[in-house]
Amino acid sequence: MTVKNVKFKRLRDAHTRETAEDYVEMIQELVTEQGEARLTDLAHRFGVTSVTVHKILARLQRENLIQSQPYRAIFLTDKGKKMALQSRKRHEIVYQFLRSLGVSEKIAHIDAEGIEHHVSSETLRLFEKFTPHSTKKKP
Amino acid sequence: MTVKNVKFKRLRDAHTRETAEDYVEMIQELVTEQGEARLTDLAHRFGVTSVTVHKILARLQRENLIQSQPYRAIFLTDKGKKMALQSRKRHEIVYQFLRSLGVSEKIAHIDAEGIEHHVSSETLRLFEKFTPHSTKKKP
DNA sequence: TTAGCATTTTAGCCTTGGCTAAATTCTCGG
DNA sequence: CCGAGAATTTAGCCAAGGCTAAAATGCTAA
Repeated sequence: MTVKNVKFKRLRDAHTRETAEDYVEMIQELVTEQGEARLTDLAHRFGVTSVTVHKILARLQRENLIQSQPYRAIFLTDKGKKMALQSRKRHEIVYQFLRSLGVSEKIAHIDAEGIEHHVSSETLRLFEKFTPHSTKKKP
Repeated sequence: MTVKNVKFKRLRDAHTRETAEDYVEMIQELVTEQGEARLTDLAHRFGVTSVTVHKILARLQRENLIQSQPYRAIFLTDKGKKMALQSRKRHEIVYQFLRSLGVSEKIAHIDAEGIEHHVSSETLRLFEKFTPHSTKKKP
């Protein structure tokens, strides 16, 4: 590998960034829903063991995205909140765009989760542009 | 984790399947371009070391996707060719769809690579449906 | 209050996909 | 034909994200 490939180095971190985004998004969701996010809730939602969640949370804390005391609930730091907000926005844009194409709710949810980490801001803007947004909420 | 979560087990393999798809796609491309795919070419294209490629190729061979003799070029098995074809198709559909939205060539290439592994067949069909295909090739 | 269940943490294992260093094999020009 | 440089392979390291088993802690109902 020559110096030219420094730009590719980021690719390696892509997966861990996705994990971080998924987790902060879910933590925010849980905090909104139930006031706090517990490790066990995360394990259930992601379908992995609590041990796996524990290790990922250790990394997120190391990266200053979450904050928590031993045996206590998990909360987002400001940095974590910022990431969660951006993530949720992207997710929502992708989801609504897919829905507007006619993708079913269930599949749109699944695909949006997969796609959201891989759309550039250019593409995202175009997704938004081509999503007819209803001015009314459903009754 | 209860029995209920067996269905989630597949998610864990998602990343390795993506890698496999990227590699068979690239190998097919190289074979088309130059008659054979060499380990070094793959390393250059993916921006990783030859050692990394070597390990990934060992796995792909274990999974019967590629076939090669030591120190020799790499070729796809029938199974590998099938996967490469499907991958390329999906890639092309996503790419053309993004282009039709107005995404620039460069970004469409990057985003298509990220997105292609995460679109269901339902979404893919709708991408196709909403891509106006030109009946003429460029002159 | 405390016993027992639930939750969290720790220890230790695995695979994937990164890396460097070094050994091996191939290939081509002289 | 052979030696040097290129390509490939092997050995050994690391982090991430999976797992089970078991220990530590928290919490609640009797």
